[in-house]
This record gives sequence, C-alpha cells and structure tokens, in this order.
Amino acid sequence: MNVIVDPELQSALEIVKGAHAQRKTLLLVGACRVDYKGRAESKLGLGDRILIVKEDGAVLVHRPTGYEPVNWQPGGCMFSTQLVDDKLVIRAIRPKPHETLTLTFKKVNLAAQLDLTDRSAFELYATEEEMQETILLDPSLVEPGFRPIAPEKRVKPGFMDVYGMDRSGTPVVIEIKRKTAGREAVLQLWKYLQELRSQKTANIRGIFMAPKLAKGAQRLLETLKLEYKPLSPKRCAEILNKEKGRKLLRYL
Amino acid sequence: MNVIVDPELQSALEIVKGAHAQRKTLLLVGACRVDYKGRAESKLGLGDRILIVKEDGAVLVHRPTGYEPVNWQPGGCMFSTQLVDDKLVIRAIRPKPHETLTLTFKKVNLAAQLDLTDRSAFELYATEEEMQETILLDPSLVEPGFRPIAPEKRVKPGFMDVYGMDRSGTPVVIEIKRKTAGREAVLQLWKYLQELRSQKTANIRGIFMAPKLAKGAQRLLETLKLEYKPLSPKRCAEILNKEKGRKLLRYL
DNA sequence: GAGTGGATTTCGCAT
DNA sequence: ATGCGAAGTCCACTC
Repeated sequence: MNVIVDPELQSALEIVKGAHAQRKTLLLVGACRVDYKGRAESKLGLGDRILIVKEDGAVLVHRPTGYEPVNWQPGGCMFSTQLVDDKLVIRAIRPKPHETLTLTFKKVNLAAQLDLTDRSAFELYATEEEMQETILLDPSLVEPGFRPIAPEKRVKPGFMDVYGMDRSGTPVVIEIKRKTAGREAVLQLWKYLQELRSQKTANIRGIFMAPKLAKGAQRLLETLKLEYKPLSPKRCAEILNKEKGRKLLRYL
Repeated sequence: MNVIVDPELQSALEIVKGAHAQRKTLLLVGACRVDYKGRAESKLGLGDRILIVKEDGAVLVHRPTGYEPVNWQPGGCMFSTQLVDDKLVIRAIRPKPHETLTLTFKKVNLAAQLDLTDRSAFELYATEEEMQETILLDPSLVEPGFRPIAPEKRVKPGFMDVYGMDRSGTPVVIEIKRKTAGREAVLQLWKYLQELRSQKTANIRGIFMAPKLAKGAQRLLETLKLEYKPLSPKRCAEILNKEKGRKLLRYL
C-alpha cells in the first residue's frame, strides 16, 4: 500500500501511474472537474470528490452525498494521465461504446495505491436451499393443497428438488431455480421425472419454480407438459424473515 | 481531513465515530466481512474492501473489481459502531425498508475522515437546445415528411419550439421538453397555438416532444387535441454524436 | 405515501 | 455478438 496525504500533483501523478502499471486499485481524493462524453454528455464543475479506479479498470467518481456515483465507467477502461497546466488530468477511455471520462484535479488531498486481496465468494440469499426451505414452510406457494413429502438432494450441482403430493394425491416433483431458468434446467427436471416414472407410477406431475422462465425454456416446458409456478428468492427471504422463529417442520 | 495509515482498531474506531458525529465522509480500507439482511440477505467472507460512508448516510462497500458496490445502503442510514472481540463492527441500519448492513473489520489499512465541499451543479446533456438541434438535423424524428421552417426562440424560460410543415403542408408547432412534461408544459403549447391560430390559419397542428408525459399532461393533451411524440435527450445525444461533422442546416 | 417509468443504468443469460 | 429482462436495482416524479 502506498498512501500520500496532501501530495504535490507530481507525487500524485506517480501514485496514479504506479497503480495503473501494477494493476492496483487507485484512490484519489481532491478537488476536480469531471467531464464525460459518450452515450450522453455531462459536466461537473470544481468540487471535492472521491475517485476510485479499480484493478479491472472500473472508474467511480463520488460526491459527498448519494448512493450513486456522479460519473463512472464500467470495467475495461484504458487510461492516460498527465500534468497539464498545473493540473492532474486523468482520462478514462472506454472502447465500446466509445466514451471518455476526464477528471481534472486542481488539488489532491489523498492519493493511495491499494493492494486489495479479496477472494471470497459473494452469496446472495435466498439461496435455492432457502427457497426449498420456504416451500417446505409454506407449501401453498406451490399450489393450494400441496403437501411436501421429502426434500431431495441435488441431482446435479446447482439444483434443488422437493417431492410431494397434490390435493388429489398425485405425486409432484418440484424443481427450483434461483434465477431465470433456461432450457437445460427444464431438461433436468424432465430427466428426473423420466427416471421416477420408470421406477414408479407414470402419473407424476413436474412443477418448475423460478423467478422467471427463459423463452426457450417455456416452449420446452409446454412441449414436455411440465408446469410452472413463479417463485423468487426475494419472496422467499421475505417469508423466511416473517416466519422466523417458527420451527421448520420436517416430513418423512 | 484526518487520515491514519495502518491504525489500531481503536484509532480507527475514533475516526469512524468522529466522522459520524461531524457528519463527514468516512473512508475505510481494510479486511472485513460483510453481512446484509433486509429485502434479501447476503454474506461475504473476509477480504479487502473499500468502505465509504457519506455525509448523508449512504454506504458503499467496494471490492477490488467491478463497477457496482458489492453491498450498499442508500442515504439516510443510522449507525452503530463498536469494538467486539478485537474486531471493528460497523452497523448501518436503514429504517424503511428495515435493513441492516454489517461490516466486521479484522484489520484496517487506511482510515480517513474527509471534509468534502462540493457545491457544483451536475449537468447532463443534451439540453433542450440540443434536442431542438437534433430535430432540425433529423426532422423525421417528428414524423415522416416533416420539414422544419424555423427554429423559434423560447416563449417562456425552459421551452424550445420548432415550426414546420407536415407532408401535406399543414403548419406544425413543436414543443420540446427535456424531461417528463407536466400539464403546464402542455398548456404552454396550447397558449402558443391559440395565438398563432388567431393570427393565421386555424389549421395548425401542435406536437409535443418529450421523453415522457405525465398522466395529467396526457389527459390535457388529448382534451386539447394535441399530439405527442416521444423524444429523449439521450437519443438526441446519440444522434448528435453520430451526425457530428455534418453541417447543421438552417432554414428560413 | 404508493405507484410508475427512466437510467450514461449494469449484469447476466439465452439466442 | 446481440438482445432481452432482472436488480436488494436507485431515483425522480405523478397521483
């Protein structure tokens, strides 16, 4: 890590160039103007802002208030930095669509090259597992009268299933997807159903639960005479939150 | 400004509390875990991140790559900070919807309280004037066969007009708004049309161009038998960019 | 205060 | 590569 407080622009320039060269995260705080030109155009006069240039070339310019950056660029930018007329000019160029974001620093209060190591996986809930829990908690999410019999282990990595019976006693296999499901997910359910049908009765329903179905997945689903019931991870998290404290009933 | 490099957690705590107390922007770089619970839930294991807490209580947690914050809170958060088990725990609580974002710092590499002054107005183009230019440049934006006759000066501050003729030779008055137009904007066009109709022929069309119409404005527009054609500044900026280099034809 | 639609949306997945 | 739809979307504005 390399931090300088109230650096001369020349020193700040070195920090900036060093960060770019080593593909490290750059942090710059100071008074600057910001100009953007590309899909749209914007201008922002002199003021104190925080500039972050990440390892992948993503650029963020933050004002002292607000969640959103006032200007930005997604990752993959190229950079050109130089001292011009006693000002530190940092130009971020995005190839496609062609855009340029220009920061002109009059004064730098804080310049830092950061060595950030971050290998952790980000997990957003509700997971498919929690979606499964949610269905066991409130089986009416599937349909009125649905009764879960057994939560199943994954058939293939990435899938979660629930077995149950509908109100008329017909076996039901449920496949859950955390996000928009594609054809392959529907095929998985189909394959699974086929296996069960060969082992047991042919009278089994298959219900696909996901926030959404891709177009091709929907066609396939109709062709295979499977059913679809929308269910989002968000909805599940809400229900789990609300029902928190209750015991999760397990069925055999 | 108050910056400490590689502070003890106790010193970092003081920086954090000081920043909150004085409503200053807080900058924290270090190894932390991040937990979010609210509309959804998320977990992020130990890793190096940048934390920004802004003057308005907006919270941003950034990993070393990517445009988007991995976790965040919009402005208006309350905070509780403390040392727990040799870790610096910062909790941001959002009242509505009720959400909590918890950062658990194991090590702080950089802690800063920033005094940022930023009073400049952010300007995003295209302006109404540029939207007008765009229509003169590509009259088909209004409708096929439209021919501009004269760009007009503003009738009232905030408005731009274009005069022209449609393909059948009927005079057309165009009113432009940079953003969603309300009733008063439609009334302006109406007033203007009335004036022209009293002076010249009664056979004049009025076309309103804006990214969107407010509901009330749309009702009024229908009542007054005016027309509406969507046009966004973004679209204009794109066209202006594309057609850049061409001469802007002026009509008398 | 709830609802609606735009965004320099970004991002991801299907086509 | 292109395009469509979701997002913990956020935000501004209408009702």
